[in-house]
Amino acid sequence: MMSPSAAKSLQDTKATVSPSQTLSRGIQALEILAAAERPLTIAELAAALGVHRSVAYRILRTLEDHSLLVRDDAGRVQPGPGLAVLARGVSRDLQTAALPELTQLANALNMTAFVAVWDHQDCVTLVTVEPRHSAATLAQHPGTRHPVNIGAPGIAIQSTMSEEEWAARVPGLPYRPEAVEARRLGYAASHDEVIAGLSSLAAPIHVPGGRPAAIAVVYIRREQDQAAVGEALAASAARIESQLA
Amino acid sequence: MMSPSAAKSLQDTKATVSPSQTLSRGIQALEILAAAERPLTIAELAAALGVHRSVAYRILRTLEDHSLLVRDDAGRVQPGPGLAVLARGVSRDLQTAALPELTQLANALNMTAFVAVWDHQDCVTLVTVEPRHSAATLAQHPGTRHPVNIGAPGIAIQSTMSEEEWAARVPGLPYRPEAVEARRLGYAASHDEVIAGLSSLAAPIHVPGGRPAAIAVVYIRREQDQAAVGEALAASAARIESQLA
DNA sequence: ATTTGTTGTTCAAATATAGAACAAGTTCAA
DNA sequence: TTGAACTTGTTCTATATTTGAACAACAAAT
Repeated sequence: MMSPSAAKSLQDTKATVSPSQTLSRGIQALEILAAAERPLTIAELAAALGVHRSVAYRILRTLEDHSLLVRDDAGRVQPGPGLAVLARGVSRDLQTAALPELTQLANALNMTAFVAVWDHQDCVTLVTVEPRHSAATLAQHPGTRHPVNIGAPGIAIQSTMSEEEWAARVPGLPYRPEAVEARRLGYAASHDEVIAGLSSLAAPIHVPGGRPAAIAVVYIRREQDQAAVGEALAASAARIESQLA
Repeated sequence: MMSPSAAKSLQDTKATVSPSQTLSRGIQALEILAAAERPLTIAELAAALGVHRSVAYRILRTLEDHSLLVRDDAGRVQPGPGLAVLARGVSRDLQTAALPELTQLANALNMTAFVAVWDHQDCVTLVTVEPRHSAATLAQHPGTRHPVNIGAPGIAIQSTMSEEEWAARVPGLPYRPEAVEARRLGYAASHDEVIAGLSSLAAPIHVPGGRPAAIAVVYIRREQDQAAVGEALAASAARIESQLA
């Protein structure tokens, strides 16, 4: 099969070990498709996966059976609606508790409001609400992921952990002094970090039994009363937490 | 392990044949988790899957590696943020083209606006926009799925197909006469079908090379000018289609 | 017409997986 | 405390699943 040493070096190379190969490849296929900007042919996907075409073909068929993947008229594959169904279950309690708060914040402040959750080294946007008259270019789409140590939501999440806890749970990313300030204030602020020209404010949400999250707003940089908005976010976060308990 | 006849009868029992067993089981695990109202223990999930615990354990580890699943402090499993990332790629072009139209419709009409796509025998809601002052109870959440022959979006999708095509592609569900009317008008209407007390209007979106979709609004039943709203939906659908081409 | 690119199917060899058996940690109740 | 009944997590070998080559068929370029 493969010598132990060769297997080990391969393990070192790959980001994650793959306990079950077929499942891991299937998920990889979905990740590749989600990242791709256009539908892919089976051959392209097989190449991206690094597997034989017949293997990719079998995997795709299985994914297609579950609607996680659909094929267009030309036979090319792209992510399917089954993924939306699965995603519906992600932190459902948090989503439902946060939605009213998000709509209220978005319309009261005329800013895009969203909830992001901590995921390993990243921060993933879960649900967003656009203000009434939005250019829609600010849109922080659900499913967006970026490093957890940048942006106000990331700092807010960081502020829920001590420096030691952070070092242990998020190895590799430095502890930011802004997190200390955020813990004191109850909210975090950032400018031009994730997207140039945009500022964000966020308050942490402590999820009982789960990973911390954050409720945030994003807006075009301008001088204004950060404290008032930050406190509104913290109040929303508190209301959400009370619903989760 | 299993006699051929027993294997065959099992296959007959299961809804879909499973070309690759491990992958299929992994997806089934995600489906079970998404449908579950609460976090599940590994033993519960193994029972639901009908597999040995050690098998479930290995599958879960793989899913966890990809953030498709997270575990709470008690070790119970629930859907993870990676699913949101994957779902981001579902009909991305349609989502981005539809979002501005949805926000405009929602606020102009003060109704919840959403886009749904056709998936086999079902209709899956992809993206929704709530009006400004919404009770949020009307919320047609993304990821909701219901049979494709009920509700205005379903009828609108049905109206894009001839009766023969419908019979061939959606076996088992009857062809509704309302679809003919919808094709003539350019939009479909329904009352008390999916949810009692709620009405919906929808216009079909023809996706080039892909499966048809629909843009729709949902509102509490009342007398009003259906035609005006329906034509607004049809106009939105036309603008979305022009962007997709 | 030929080349190059697809998709889809079959098959034997070889691998990854299944499930039992085990160790060890909980949370109960007695 | 002790025990019972739950858990989770690990290791192991027979075996069933998967692998990847080879093939057939088709479409679109050259």
